[in-house]
Amino acid sequence: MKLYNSMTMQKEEFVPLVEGKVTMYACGPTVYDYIHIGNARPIIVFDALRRYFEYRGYEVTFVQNFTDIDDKIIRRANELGISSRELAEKFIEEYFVDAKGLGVREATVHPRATENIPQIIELIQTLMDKGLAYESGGDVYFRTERYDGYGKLSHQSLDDLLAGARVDVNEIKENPMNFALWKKAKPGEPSWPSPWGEGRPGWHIECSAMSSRYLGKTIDIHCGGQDLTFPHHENEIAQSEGASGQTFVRYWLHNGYINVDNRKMSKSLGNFFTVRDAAAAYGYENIRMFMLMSHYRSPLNYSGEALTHAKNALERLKQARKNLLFVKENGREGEIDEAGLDKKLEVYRSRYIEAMDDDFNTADAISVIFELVREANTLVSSGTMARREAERYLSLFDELTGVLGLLYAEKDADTELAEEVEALIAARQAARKAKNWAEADRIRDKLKEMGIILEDTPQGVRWRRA
RNA sequence: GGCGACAUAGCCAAGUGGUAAGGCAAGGCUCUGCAAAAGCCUCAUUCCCCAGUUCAAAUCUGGGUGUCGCCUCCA
Repeated sequence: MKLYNSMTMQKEEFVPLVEGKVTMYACGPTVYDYIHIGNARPIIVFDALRRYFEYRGYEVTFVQNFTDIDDKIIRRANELGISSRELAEKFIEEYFVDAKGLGVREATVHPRATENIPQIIELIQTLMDKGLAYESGGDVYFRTERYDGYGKLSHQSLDDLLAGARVDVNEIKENPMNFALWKKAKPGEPSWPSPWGEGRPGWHIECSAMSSRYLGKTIDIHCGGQDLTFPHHENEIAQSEGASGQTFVRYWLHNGYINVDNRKMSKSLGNFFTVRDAAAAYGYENIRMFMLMSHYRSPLNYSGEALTHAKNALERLKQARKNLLFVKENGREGEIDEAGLDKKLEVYRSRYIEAMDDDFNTADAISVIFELVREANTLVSSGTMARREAERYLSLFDELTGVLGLLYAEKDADTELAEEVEALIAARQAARKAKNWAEADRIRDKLKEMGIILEDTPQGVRWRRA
């Protein structure tokens, strides 16, 4: 399995630190608002990557944090007249609503910055002891010029970074590129006691502290959006490696942006759409399909049209699954050539794995699923497919779509309507038998108004939601 | 100024040396009481442009053009 490592800027064979196990850390959201579509990309993509590792037999420990204390949270909480903690709690809950909707499994651990203050303070102290950090007026800063690997992830020298720096000149900092590890509390702000006085952690230090606490000093994979490469991930490396003297992360994975009209979707540009709103308009599972239909490192343009395409594509998969399910239950009895079918299905499986092994190419993998679907549909429509055959195709279909977490919203409460629908279908069948086409069509239209579409097949009448 | 990414059909999107996957949309046909679903057929002699390497290039090299991103909080 090959993965593109942002550190080396090339695809590398993935070899975990401990055989059979994978440790992954993903930078999670700052919980001051609903997540937007741009935030959803890494959440979906790396959830799918985690599932794929498990599919390939790895035991995965996946950590995703919540940044539950920072400037934006404090400001927002003040605007709303509630505490930072209340605000964070609310949006952590809302995060899980969206994540669940998107078919994203909970991480092994979801640590929060505010629950790791002792670990953060200890790490800062270690950096101070090593001369890599200094206290100044109640703040603590990291000395970037004392860590000679600074810039290795973003492939920039400290001088180059300085030359382009747009950071405000800060009297307190020894060097403009230095960044805060600990921020002195202003009046009324939430704070924690520390050797440097009351304050709160800077943003970058929490990930270093939590990654180390839950996954160890060296982890296999650290992932996140491309915009975190600098400064966030660069700073994490400086903190973690500066403190431990060991490699922090073995594979850095960064997903591409979601664009709107070819511009990066971001809060500052104001061109963002929340997952909540997009889901209301297009459905959660179609958002997931949309994300996985392209390669995770490519930029991806968000539009209603694109979401509709994804919805239609997913609809084809859903329909194919129903077709197979129907044949599995209603098809002809009889023996099939199991060995021959094994061989045929194995070709699809191996092509799928080959695509996924090549830097997690979900777009290519999905195209393999569509080819499987075409073959299955052809057999279904020929009317010769045996129950056992349908069962085998269905099993592989579920296996391959399951790895990507597609089609998860399928089994909803169709049963509520079922009785009423079945009764109307029976009435329509009677009308059809009597060749009372007007009445038959009237019932069909009535069902259509209820959002039910009928399909007359040689094996009987089937219905589905529109 | 430094660093980086991308450019493939009407749209989306794979493909990194061997003669253009897949999806959406569109048109035709088959099946059907009518539909729906499904299948079949059609839909890029060509991959931003120019030059080069090669038996062979969308893929490699050089040079252009265009778009975007990071260097400030951002997934």
